[in-house]
Amino acid sequence: MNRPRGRPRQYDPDEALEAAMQLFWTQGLTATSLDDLAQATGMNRPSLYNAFGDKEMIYRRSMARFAAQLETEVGDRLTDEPDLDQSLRTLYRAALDVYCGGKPARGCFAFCTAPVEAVVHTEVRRDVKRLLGQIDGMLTSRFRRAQDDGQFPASRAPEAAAKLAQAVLHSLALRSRLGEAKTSLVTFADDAVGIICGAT
Amino acid sequence: MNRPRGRPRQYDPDEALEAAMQLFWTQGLTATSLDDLAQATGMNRPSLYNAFGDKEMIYRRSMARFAAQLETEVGDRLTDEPDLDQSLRTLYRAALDVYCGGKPARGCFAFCTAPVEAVVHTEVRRDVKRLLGQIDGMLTSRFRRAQDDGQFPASRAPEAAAKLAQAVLHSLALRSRLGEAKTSLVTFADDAVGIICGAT
DNA sequence: GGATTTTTGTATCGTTCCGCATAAAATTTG
DNA sequence: CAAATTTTATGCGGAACGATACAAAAATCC
Repeated sequence: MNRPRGRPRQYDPDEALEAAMQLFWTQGLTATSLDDLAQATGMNRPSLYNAFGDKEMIYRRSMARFAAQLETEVGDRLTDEPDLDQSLRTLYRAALDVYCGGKPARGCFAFCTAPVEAVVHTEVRRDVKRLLGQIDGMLTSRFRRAQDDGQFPASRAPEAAAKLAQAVLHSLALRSRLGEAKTSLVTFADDAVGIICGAT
Repeated sequence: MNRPRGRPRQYDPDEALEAAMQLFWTQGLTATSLDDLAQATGMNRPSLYNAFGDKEMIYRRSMARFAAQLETEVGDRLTDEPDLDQSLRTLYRAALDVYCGGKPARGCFAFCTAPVEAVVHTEVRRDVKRLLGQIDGMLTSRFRRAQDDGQFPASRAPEAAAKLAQAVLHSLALRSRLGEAKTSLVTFADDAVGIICGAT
């Protein structure tokens, strides 16, 4: 048969992890209890343990889910759009859609809530660090490609521009979590692109 | 007499708040217990309540202490140094001294640990937002002054440059808390200043 | 239908948490 | 020395916490 051996699950692991992620995203690791998670996912605590491990593992899986989405989002915007400026602008807009998507806006899971845990929990730190490295790499490649296309001065270091471009992402994450209006953040992002890519 | 009426305090409020701040800075609000605070400050819980209020108030006072130091640090660097580039560079170096000052480095109290609480605790959000606004203002004035001195092109918006300059601060805070080497962060900051202030 | 396997539901264990209540200690005032 | 005042010290009480133990339930396999 196709179905596995024992009693069938009553939950969808993907939906459950999504619900857990939403909760961690809003409250952070320590402020979210297993009861909260059980209620949000519709599972009971033993099922949570069986499915995802202990609380910290649920948190790490939640962040991995978030990071994967953010990473593909960033990557797609950078590769699909041929114009450098435009690719960065749509990238920031896409990020802001995520960051400002809730009521209230919760900013970035990885940049706003995970850093607190990063000092004590070494694995969380590694996870966030890996994400930053990935984004650095993707942005660097994008600036290199723009240099080849003559859209970005060859005199500038692509690595430096990439880090500055990610700094804007960090700032958008923070400011959106603090409740700044999305419209004001969009203009900030557009202005930043102008400066980074070499306006007069 | 000079001394107040009853039994004299056995703790120094300033030292106690400093110890509490160090703890919150490392662990965040929720992961820090009143027992932790009592042990770190040398006070017992009733004295903590009497002196600073409940846990959230201790946290807010701790962050106010941190924010005041950061704010004067930023302000001093911007006003003392006449050259725009140099003022930003020393500003970032001073921030990195704070962010990387512990073992392990803990980044920024306000930018790395407070944002988690900002969604649920409205007062914390207001506190962080006020700090960001202050820094925005100081940086904007600095760019305006640089325009008057002919060090910054009049064609560029000082507000946009200020937000981008603060974005670098946010990124330095995050990356230092994740354990990135201080030397690499210094070069990132220097490169960013070059781009923001208009290198070729 | 019985054995096996996996999930579910309930209940509980020991710990930790925050906040406060109460009494002892230390100082000034009269 | 006695009264008044403020801080310290101990401890408690109810709630919430993370994690697990255990039996009932629901499916497949033989």
